Amino acid sequence: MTIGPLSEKTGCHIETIRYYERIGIMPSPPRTEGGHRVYREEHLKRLTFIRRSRELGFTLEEIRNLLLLVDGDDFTCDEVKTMTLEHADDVHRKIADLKKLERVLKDMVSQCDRGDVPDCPVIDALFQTKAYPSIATSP
Amino acid sequence: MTIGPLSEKTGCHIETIRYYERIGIMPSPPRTEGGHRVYREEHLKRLTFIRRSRELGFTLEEIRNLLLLVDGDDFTCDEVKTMTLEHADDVHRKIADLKKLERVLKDMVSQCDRGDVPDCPVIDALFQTKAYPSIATSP
DNA sequence: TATGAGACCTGTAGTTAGTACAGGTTCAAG
DNA sequence: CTTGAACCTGTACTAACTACAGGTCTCATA
Repeated sequence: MTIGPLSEKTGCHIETIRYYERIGIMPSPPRTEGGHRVYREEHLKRLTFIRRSRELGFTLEEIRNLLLLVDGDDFTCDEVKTMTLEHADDVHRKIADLKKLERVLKDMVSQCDRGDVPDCPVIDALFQTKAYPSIATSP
Repeated sequence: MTIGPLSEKTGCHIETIRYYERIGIMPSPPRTEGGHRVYREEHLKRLTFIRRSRELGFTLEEIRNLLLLVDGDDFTCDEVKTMTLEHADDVHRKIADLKKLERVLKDMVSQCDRGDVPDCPVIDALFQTKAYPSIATSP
């Protein structure tokens, strides 16, 4: 299987696959005489794993660690569980932050029902230093 | 006021202020003989606006547009309202996505209560292509 | 066997919103 | 006048890719 089919099967862009190889989370596959990459089932499995983990919001660094565990195949379920729980906590915090944010935005908007008056409560609010409790914007 | 005090008052790193100047969302302030930047009240207001908008998750591009409206001072409340609502929608979608994510992560974890068995349901799940409905991970 | 389209290759630069230096200059207090 | 803090410019780095440019390989068809 060349890189094109692998890309199709995983939904991962060709450039991204090459990128993953460059940063070392995908192994360098064997090549044809002419230098084209040739992949096998194991590559498909690994890329699926990476892709799926990315979808679940794991960083490449976290995935690198997960793969170390998998590759070492002496990992314990506990280690993986811990990582996943930490990640779930992150997600939880992010949700909380975004909810606060949504609240503030909606509050601001709810103040402006004056049509096309040039005096805008949203803009006014943005010029205020501390109109609302400060919000930690997660990356 | 030099850049240090401005930084303290706004909570914006010095480097970030210079960065904002470089990309043109803060104006180049006058300088001392020796080249140090000298700011006035108007700069403080503008930077506060930028900072506050960032906290609310507006991108610099969106802030650039907000500032165009403010600078033109012929903006209508409606334009601002529209932008803010669009942004609020974004935030809303992001929350929905993250909630799905959290659910999947928790589900995965809930399957693994087997202590330190090397066979891990989380890892298994990650190797599955479509174990769960696909999730749009927002940036 | 020749050919040509399409798939592939490498390498570099750009994206966002900053942060982190190195190495040099200026300012202000004593 | 000295000295240490604050400031300056310029460059490189971060994450996780994406988007080329310019060249090469493959393989089905004529």
